[in-house]
Amino acid sequence: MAHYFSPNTMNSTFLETNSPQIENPNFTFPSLYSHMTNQDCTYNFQDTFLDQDFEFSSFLDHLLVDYVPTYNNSNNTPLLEINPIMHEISSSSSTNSASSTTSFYATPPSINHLKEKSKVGIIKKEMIKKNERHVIAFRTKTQLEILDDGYKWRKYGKKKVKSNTNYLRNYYKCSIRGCEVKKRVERDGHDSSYLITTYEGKHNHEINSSIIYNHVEVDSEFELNFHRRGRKRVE
DNA sequence: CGTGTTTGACCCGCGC
DNA sequence: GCGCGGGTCAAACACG
Repeated sequence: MAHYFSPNTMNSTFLETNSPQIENPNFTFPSLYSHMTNQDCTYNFQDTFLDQDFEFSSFLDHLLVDYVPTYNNSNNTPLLEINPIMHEISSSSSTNSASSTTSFYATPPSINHLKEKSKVGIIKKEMIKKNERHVIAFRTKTQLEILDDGYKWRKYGKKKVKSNTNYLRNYYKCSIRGCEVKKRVERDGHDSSYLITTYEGKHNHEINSSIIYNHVEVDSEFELNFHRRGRKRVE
């Protein structure tokens, strides 16, 4: 798996992908799929799709593990180093009669390991915070405004932010009751051909599309959230 | 009527 | 302590 340096993303932690959705409308965009039973905080990037046409190998070529800006203490010059939070990438693929599932596992180092590194200025404290909160971002080359990542989301806000005056930032929550995962979606202000999707949190349930495709009964634990509704108009 | 989105108000953490 | 910027709330709105 090749690693690339991507100057446009120097300020953030991104997994960078080219969306194959335009060619393959059945493709489910890989998303942060981090099950609560994964005590080791392994991230599992999973795509699930019924269509078998998609070639996993070609996708791997487009999945870039980005670099993060790290700084030399003495002269503040950036050092180039592979994102230490995502430093172990492996993949696996399984196929059954109903669907094909490909998973990416990115195992972050322990918090203590990160803190040790932060003492010598290799990792910024902000990154440790994000790692503890399970924050990760995708930067995706696509003209689509909504990427199907297999989960059901409820939009709860949008905002013009100062850091990106060209496009609005959209806020979503996972629609499953009791699941607190959020995501933010905005178009890259520096290069509008890219969409930036930031996930925060770990889902405490299976991916929605898996539930549907595998015909697993959705019991009360995974019951669809019925969130607050708008009230009736007050005259 | 049920469900999802819009949008201005509100909240809150952080830097000064 | 205060103001700014970004995140969230929730009534109103939209639409099938």
